[in-house]
Amino acid sequence: MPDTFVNNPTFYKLDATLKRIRNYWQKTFDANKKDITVDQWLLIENLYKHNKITHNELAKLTSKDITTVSRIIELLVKKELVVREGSPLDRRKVYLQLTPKGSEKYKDVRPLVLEMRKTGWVGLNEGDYQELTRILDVIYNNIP
Amino acid sequence: MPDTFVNNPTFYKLDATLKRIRNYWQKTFDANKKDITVDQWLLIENLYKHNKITHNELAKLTSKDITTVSRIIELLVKKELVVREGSPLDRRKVYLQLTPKGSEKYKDVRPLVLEMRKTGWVGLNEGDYQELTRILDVIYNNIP
DNA sequence: TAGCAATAGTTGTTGTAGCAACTATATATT
DNA sequence: AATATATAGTTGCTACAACAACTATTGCTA
Repeated sequence: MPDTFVNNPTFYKLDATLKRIRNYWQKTFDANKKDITVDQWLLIENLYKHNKITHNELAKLTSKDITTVSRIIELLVKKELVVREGSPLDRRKVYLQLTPKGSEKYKDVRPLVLEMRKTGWVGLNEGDYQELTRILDVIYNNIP
Repeated sequence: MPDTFVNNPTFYKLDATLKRIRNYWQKTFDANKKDITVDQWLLIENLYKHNKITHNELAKLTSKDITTVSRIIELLVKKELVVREGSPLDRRKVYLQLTPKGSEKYKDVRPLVLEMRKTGWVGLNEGDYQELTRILDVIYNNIP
């Protein structure tokens, strides 16, 4: 194990990069008056792609705590972008769905997100993407 | 620009990896009764390496908002790990320093951190480290 | 030098992260 | 069927993130 791994704090770099991206996204949302936060967007994106899922499933998809999902959904319900619907088969479960307004929001915001993703990758190629993915996956799976 | 960059959400992976690391660190701190959070550790680590710096400088070093630093320091002061000392030359400035207890905390926790860093890098080599660093740097600098 | 801009830091507020404790419902065991 | 256990979700609490507004200094400039 080379010294690099011990002395060079990758954590800082990951954290700094993520914060920078998050900040950029939020400022872009704000500048375009999308009235939404980054994490609210992440949930909407997943609800669009997986119609009618539960809090738990959404939590797994987004790597969020179920309590956090529950609270963000609360805000999205207040904004009338999401509806909760209890399952008649299992009365513990609550299915989540975008409202028409929620789907519109998704379509409205998505082009911005695509642009921002492109911005991040300027100067990098397909191989870089795969490298990053590979390394992050290894690290992720190394953690007990 | 290959399609990959638009359709594959790197953000999720970065976020998931970072959360996993943070969680692992926190649980390890707790299991070893270090009575400290991950971000409190990050500040202590930087204060150990850069003696007598201001809130602002510490914020830049850690990619944290100065308000966030101010509040975390408040907690560290309460724990008697850090002292604030006003600058006589520029009365707006406040210098931060680890107390002896703070330095002890650093030395006490550091071995755990080294172990955890190693754990993350199992199965990866020096080249992987440099690749990760390079790619994250490019992304970071791409963000306006 | 008076006035204004810049800098350092704090406080208020909203939102996200995660643990613990709780309710309610479903499933398994006997 | 009665009890125990597991699962889905909410609420309370502490901590971090970031913007806005504020105080208190310092530096700049007309």
